[in-house]
Amino acid sequence: MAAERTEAPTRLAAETWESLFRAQVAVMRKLQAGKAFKNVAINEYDVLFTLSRCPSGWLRLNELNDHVLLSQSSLSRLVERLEKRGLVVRQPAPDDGRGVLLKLTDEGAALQKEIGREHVRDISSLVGPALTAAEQKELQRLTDKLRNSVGARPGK
Amino acid sequence: MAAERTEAPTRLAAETWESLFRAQVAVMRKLQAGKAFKNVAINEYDVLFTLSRCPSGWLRLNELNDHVLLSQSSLSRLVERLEKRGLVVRQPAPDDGRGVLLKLTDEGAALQKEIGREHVRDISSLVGPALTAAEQKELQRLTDKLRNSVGARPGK
DNA sequence: CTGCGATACATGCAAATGCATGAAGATCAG
DNA sequence: CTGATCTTCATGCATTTGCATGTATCGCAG
Repeated sequence: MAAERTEAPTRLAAETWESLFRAQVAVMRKLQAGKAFKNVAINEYDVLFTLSRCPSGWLRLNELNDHVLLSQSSLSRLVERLEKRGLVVRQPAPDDGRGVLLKLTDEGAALQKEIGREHVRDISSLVGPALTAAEQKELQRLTDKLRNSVGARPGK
Repeated sequence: MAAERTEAPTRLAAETWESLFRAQVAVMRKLQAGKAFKNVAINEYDVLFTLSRCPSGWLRLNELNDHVLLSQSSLSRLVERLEKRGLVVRQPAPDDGRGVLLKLTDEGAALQKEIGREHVRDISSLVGPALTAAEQKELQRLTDKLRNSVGARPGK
């Protein structure tokens, strides 16, 4: 019947998301327990990591916000804390008086590298044994595709 | 050189996790904005949902905790709030004096269904257009495999 | 049975988060 | 140029979260 043709895809999408979400929870739970995040919260590391990947070194606060699962106000205060700890520096954006640019300090970059190494080891020990190299590549392709599609969408 | 043979798999695992995590963030960001979560936080819904899937209806608090990305104390208080709102009921576990069993009330079950419908629609509109049915199935298979492997692991 | 360590859940308290709002700059129609 | 509106970031305040700890129960060695 007609209902089936519209129900089934919906159900499949929901189950797919459920699986993706649970896998993320399971992995994240293990990662958070690792000693890599003893002194730096996961969201804080995420900011340091994102800054470390930024070619120019400087990144707008609002661009950072797209990347991280945090409200704008929470990110504002998170960055404030990182600045107090001497891990990042703020600078008014030259071309936009409202904007704020962020950059890692040397200390922040060093800390990111150190935690990053530990973090990558933990990830590898979780993901490596779970999936073959080919499966990992395929998983990467699919999640990239999903993210691009969702990100590109106008959003509500 | 030898280094490459050990570096490459580590790098692949890290990139795979990165992609998975970012996709989760991107989708979650959209879902949270949906009106489905105007009155019930995502973690609260997750608890209601998990209870709704439980065959016996009753679930131990500690089992619930494995499923959700929350500390034990936070879950304890979250459940306390749900109970105050009349969405769940607590009961001492019959076979273990320390344990607490949880069950949805009729009102809780009804609310879960209502939010769930909305939620599933949102998911479908995000995931559906992003991946073909075959890709969704494959993504589901890979994330299930990852979760099973990670969950089965003794943990640190 | 007794005592010791482990497990399950609750609670005090400090820290982090989100919502609503505010302030300041940008953008644009007229 | 001017005023209305939007964007960007910061801040007050209530809620939520996590860590450390407390209490009660369980399981087990002796």
